[in-house]
Amino acid sequence: MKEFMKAYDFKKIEKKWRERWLQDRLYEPDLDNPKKPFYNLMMFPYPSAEGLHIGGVRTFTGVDIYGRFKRMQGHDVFQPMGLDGFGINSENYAIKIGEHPKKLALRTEENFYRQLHEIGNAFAWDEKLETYDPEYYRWTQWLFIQLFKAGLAYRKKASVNWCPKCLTVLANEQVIAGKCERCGTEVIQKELEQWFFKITKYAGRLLDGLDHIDWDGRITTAQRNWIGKSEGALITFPLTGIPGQEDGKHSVDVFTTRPDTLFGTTFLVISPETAKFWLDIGWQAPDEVRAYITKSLGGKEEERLALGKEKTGVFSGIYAINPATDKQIPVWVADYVLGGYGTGAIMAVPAHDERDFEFAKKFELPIALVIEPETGKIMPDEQHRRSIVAIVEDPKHKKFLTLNWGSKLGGTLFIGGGREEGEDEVATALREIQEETGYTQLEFVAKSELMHHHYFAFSKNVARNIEVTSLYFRLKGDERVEENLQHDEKGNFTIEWLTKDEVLQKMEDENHLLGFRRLVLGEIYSGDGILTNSGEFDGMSSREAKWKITEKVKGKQQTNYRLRDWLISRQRYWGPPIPMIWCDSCKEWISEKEENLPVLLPDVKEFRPTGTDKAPLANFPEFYETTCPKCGGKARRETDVSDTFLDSAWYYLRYLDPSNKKEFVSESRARTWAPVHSYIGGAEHSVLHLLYVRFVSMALHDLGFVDFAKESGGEPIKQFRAHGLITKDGAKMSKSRGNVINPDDYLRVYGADALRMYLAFMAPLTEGGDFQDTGIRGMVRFLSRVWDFKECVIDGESDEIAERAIAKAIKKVSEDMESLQFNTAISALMICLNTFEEGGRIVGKKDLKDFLKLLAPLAPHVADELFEMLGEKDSIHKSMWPTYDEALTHDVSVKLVIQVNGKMREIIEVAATITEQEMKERALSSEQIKKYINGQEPKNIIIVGNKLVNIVL
RNA sequence: GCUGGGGUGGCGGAAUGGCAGACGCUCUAGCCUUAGGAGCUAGUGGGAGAAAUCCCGUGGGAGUUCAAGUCUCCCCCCCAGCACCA
Repeated sequence: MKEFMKAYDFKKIEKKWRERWLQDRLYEPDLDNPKKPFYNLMMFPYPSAEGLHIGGVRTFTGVDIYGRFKRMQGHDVFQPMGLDGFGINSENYAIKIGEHPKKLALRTEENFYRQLHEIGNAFAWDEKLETYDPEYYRWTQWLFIQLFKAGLAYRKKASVNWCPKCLTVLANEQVIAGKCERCGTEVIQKELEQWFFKITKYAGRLLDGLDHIDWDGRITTAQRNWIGKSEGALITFPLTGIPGQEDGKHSVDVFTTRPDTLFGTTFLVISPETAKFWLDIGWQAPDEVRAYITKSLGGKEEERLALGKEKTGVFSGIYAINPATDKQIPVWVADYVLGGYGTGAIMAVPAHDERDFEFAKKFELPIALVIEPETGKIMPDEQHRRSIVAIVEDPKHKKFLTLNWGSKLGGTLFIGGGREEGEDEVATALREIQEETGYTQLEFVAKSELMHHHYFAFSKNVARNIEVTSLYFRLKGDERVEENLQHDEKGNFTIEWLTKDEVLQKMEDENHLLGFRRLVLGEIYSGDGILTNSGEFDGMSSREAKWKITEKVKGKQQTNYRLRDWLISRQRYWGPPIPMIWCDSCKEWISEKEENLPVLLPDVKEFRPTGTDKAPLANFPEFYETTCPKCGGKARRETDVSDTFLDSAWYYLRYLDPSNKKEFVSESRARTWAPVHSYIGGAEHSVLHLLYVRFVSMALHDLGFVDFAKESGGEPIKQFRAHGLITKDGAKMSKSRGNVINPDDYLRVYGADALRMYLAFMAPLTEGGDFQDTGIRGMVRFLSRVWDFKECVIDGESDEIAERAIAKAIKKVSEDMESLQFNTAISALMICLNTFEEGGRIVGKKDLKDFLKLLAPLAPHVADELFEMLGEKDSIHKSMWPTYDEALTHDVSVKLVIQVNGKMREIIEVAATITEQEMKERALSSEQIKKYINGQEPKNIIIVGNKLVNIVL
């Protein structure tokens, strides 16, 4: 990288101030007695060997800018930093370079802390922590034990995700589209006994809590999706035809969100997992059924769930009784039904569920229609009335008539049809309308342009003076619809002209014609509607029928969640050993005594994963051989370690008191500082870390270990914002692309202040941006101009223009800092400096100092240096954020925009105090405007504030 | 497919319904300089014109409004999350 102009020696200055800040302990708040605590948290990085990523630098400095702003507003800002050093990422790299993870960690730690120091952030270094420090993970283990004692940690054998490359099990949250979140390898299913956290117990609270916290919408949406709440019913189907079993002795429960379609249930489907369970308890299934079960359970999850895969299944030989119809229906086994959700069995309603329909078609199972779509309904609000208002279906002929009308102008007019050759008919209709109405601007839109709809359309651009308020006509001349439609003696289309009310009436009348063309076409209707073929429930709406039918068949209302329990154990080395002990005599799992924590991770040579379902520690008897904490007999330690996401699920609490040997957190500090006021990090953690951290906090809250955020049930973080992604030349940075930015290079050449400014200027923090070398030079220029400007100030007062410029800047920067819009804050500073530098401006020292204060969060080193050069003794970061006089933010003279018919025609400079009357006069007397008015009498003159006059002719 | 978030110059991005493109980068011309990879000045959405000035422009189509990047409806495209969850 080339050297670049610089007005000052940033290397010297930046070093000087960083040292002084540390020496003065400027960024260490009083954790016990803060006046206005503000916990400014950023996601701690995992220390990769490559060092800090430029995206990390941007986020950290962005958070720092916000924190420095808050500090100058009088808050006691706590901004700690640490390293999330445990985990597979670090371990894999250690394996790759053949170095022990612990040794590697110490090396990368040093490099990371150096870089974090050099970006000039106001970190509270006294409270730094590393998750691999035994003093830290002792409490991670302690946390595990508390959850175990509370029944929130348990062991079970289950089909779990296994990454064949990372050689460990994974939590559901770590499987992205069937692939390992870390390495992208396809995940397979293994039947293993593992440790789980009962996060599902908190599903409802995790969902409801989202309404009480101020979090980025992307995250709350992702979490809502992930938790996946469904409200439905549990319905019991008695079974018949089981060999050797009395009819009705056994039954199967299904979960459905559509009990209103129960009358349409023509078969049941159970998952292979459920079928396997039945086999295990003695079901004598036919051979082909056994074969199918074995086959589908052996396959990869990915293959089984592949979209578009043809459905497979087999008839079980068993029947069930539909409790609504009392009819006997077959029970099938098919792998499109998931074992892990609901009851592992479904009621199939082929007429109203796409998957069931597909299955029924393939195996020729009966289909019963029980829901009629509610069509022809007029949408209530005025805006909707102006576009499409109805799609009316013709039951017998699979036709749509789509109606549309709008305002007095008529809007868009649609005409129904259902086949390509109908275009001729439309053309005829078009011609007729043109003849009848004289509208020549009717536009024909071909069917192919209306991808998803089986209708043709015109848009009508009619003249404004037409009085017709609505149009209605029908397509004629198609023998398939002939019988329902009138036509004239020539057999052509008849066009009926109706008022809006008449159209409404007609549509009401036609509702009885609505039907089910979709079934025949291979489409099904899965929405809500009106019940039919459902006995006493006919004519009822779906919504109403749902619970009435559930009640009738003695079903039970139930809420299901898609969220699964958090699989916490990992068959790896570089993590906290799970502090559990299996005692052969007691025949149970017992937690390690708390006074024996931490269970130290031994320094073993062979730390690589074994590739079996046993962790590396299982090869070290000196580790796992122990005594039972209960009976004192011989016992065996758990050799798995816990998921790295457990380490990060509570670190914000440990920061408050990282050297506490008695408690995992000081309770009083937690009450003072939590919930975290502001948290900023990556959106990629939306259903990983950010869900776990909430769960753990809620559990700690319920167990009485922390005592904050009672009103939200223990939500740990008030505000969360996700930062954007930085690209280089439009592409994601990656080693393989060779477009990775190393922050060190830029720190060396341009300095921390310029780099910080540039990263902040790129885009709002919550959005991404593209890193450009040239962009950073703009920041160097700007800072150099600020540097040089110190020579230009006087001891006295600024002139009025300069005074107004700084007042405006203070206002704008204050607002933008709060909303993390650092890009526009910097822009406001540039505008202010541009004004200061104008020829003839007089700028007082005081105003330059205020300017430096605005700059201080962004470029903390040079701001402090200049502040000192202007005679200040104390650091600028201890000073109070400047205030401004609102009156000064308004200009004395303003630019008045004069429009004619909404088009800008002239701008004149007027006094800000101008009255409406004067504005009108000035506008009408302008020579330029007179040209446009051309002697006409204005119909209307619109005046907006003191900035705009619009003359309407 | 579902749920969010987007689509504005050559680029990053600005715009409480009221001058679209702030601020910066890039580029062009000129100045300064032994030199320029520094700095300074001016210009930089497209089209027409010698110029004043005019026309067109915020993914596409309609609508509301005196006035739409902004509000409403339909469509297209991109990004993220979920995805056979009954």
